[in-house]
Amino acid sequence: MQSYKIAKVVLPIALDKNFDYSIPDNLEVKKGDRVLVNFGSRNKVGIVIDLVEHSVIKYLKPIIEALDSEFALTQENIEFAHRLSKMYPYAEGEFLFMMIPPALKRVLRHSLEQTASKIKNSDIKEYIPQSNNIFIQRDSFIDRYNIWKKKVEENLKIGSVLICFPQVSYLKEAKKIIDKDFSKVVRVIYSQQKEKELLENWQGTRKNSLILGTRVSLFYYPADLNLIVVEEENSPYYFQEEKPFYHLLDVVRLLSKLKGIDVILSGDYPAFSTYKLINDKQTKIDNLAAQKKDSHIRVVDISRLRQKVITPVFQALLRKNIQDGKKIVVIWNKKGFGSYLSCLSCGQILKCDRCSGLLQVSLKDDNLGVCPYCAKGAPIPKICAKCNTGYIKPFGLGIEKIETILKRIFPEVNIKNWEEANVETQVILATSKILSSLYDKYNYDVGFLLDADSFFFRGDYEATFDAFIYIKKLSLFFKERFYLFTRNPNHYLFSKLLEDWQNFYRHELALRKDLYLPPFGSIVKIILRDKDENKLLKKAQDIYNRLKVKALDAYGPLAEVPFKLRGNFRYALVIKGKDGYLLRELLKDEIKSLRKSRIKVAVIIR
DNA sequence: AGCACGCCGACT
DNA sequence: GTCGGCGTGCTC
Repeated sequence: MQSYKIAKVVLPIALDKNFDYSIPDNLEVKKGDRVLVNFGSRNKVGIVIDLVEHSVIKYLKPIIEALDSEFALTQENIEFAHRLSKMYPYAEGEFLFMMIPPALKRVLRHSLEQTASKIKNSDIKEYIPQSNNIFIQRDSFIDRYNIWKKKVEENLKIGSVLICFPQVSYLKEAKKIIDKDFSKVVRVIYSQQKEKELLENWQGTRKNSLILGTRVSLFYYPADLNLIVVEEENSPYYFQEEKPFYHLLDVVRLLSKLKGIDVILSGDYPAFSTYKLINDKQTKIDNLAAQKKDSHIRVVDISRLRQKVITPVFQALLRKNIQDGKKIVVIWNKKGFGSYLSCLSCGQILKCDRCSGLLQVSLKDDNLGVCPYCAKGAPIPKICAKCNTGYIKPFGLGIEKIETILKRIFPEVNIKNWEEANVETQVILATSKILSSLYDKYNYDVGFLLDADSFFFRGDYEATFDAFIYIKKLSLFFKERFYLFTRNPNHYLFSKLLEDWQNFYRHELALRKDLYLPPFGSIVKIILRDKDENKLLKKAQDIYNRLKVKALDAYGPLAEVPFKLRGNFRYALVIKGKDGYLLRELLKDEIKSLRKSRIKVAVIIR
């Protein structure tokens, strides 16, 4: 009956290669099946990606066991993984193993109920190779959700729907709302779930399901997936820097083309790559309700003032709004980054023992120092351990210090930081963390952004775009006024913030086209990290030289910020290219050779 | 990715 | 003398 005697098997290892195994007569093996094989000195679970009659390898090991075929992947999964491996420098096998729950990377026999809906290749519809992409632009989640809810309902009648969220906390908040509207069980998929829980949810979403998930959920898509919704599609959380690195939007576009299914992108302002597609008429836009300008934004020039942050103009505006009984939020984005703990006598500054971060006083506990990069806490010693005489005191302008200063200027006013604020609080002090609170929007009258220039110090080409999105998101919190304090009032960001939002995007688009910056050209940043600083620098220089030999437009090695993170030193290399595809091809070789060395790598592709 | 093999430096 | 770091090569 079975004419194929040899199976091509991929294994969960970083190898761009598959291995041939013979199929014993008593085993039935299909494409996409999990099989147990011996590889090197140990047994591993592999996935069959093809069945053939002959092999160039002389002595083949036999497949030991065919594992539960209800967990089989489809031909389409195999094709998807294949295309992903063309797009990113990772092997087909690595992507295939991202499509099954981690529990299934090990042998897992008969321990599960047989309830998983069995999917056969024949279940996959013949799709018309066409998909509609639309960007739905509204200010709040609720407004957007009310628009695409109907589409979700319609598509659930014919198959599954996946809704992607940037973070688990956001997903959970949204689930409360979605649960009420749908009689169907809503399943969630994200990587921080317990192995067993993820496996159950994966099993429960093989057919006819409504799935809410983070970026990983896309790889676990069911065969009958009919619609993908990406909520808050401009979120930086959709990019994964650690291997295998990918951008969710790229993977969504690939899958929607492969399956011929529709995509709804949902957000307040589009990601830049999405705007390019809108501009090229490849993605539609629904922005009927979003044509308003943010006429409540006020740009305040503080370039000529001697005071750095607590300027007289800020004090005057704050006083007036307090007197008018307004609900106010003051945003100082340098959570901790502006302050440090130092010895009064010898001047020693407390640093994180694993990062180049300076310890900050914890918002929750005055006796605790916290690293701004790795969040590791350590008790603050009362007496300096170095000189044994001086006292350790906080210096600089953290959000805590601003709170102290404002309380001194306005002793009669209820001023609290974001974490401790309640209904009676009139002036709330916050960092950019407030952006992750979903429901508190629109409850404040007036906002003050004390440093609207913090993005400019980054100096990369995306800094202005990120600043634009950041300020626009913040501006949604305030009904009446949003004051931005800047020392660069003539920067085009500030004039464009007051105009129709598309003016800013068009301006950026023209700028990037001239300079061959993404999405017109491509930029790749490779961040290398290792515990041995000298070895790392040497390695980074080696790679730089190799890139130069390949005639690539490379820069570096540059010290990455923070230079030291969780015990590792970090150097970055930046490569520019007009042809993104070619750049990725060349990068593939480099990433592969980097794997051999023990140096860890993160890659950012734009 | 693991793991074995093999080469060179520095230590009880 | 040996232990061990790490560069290289292989796994059907």
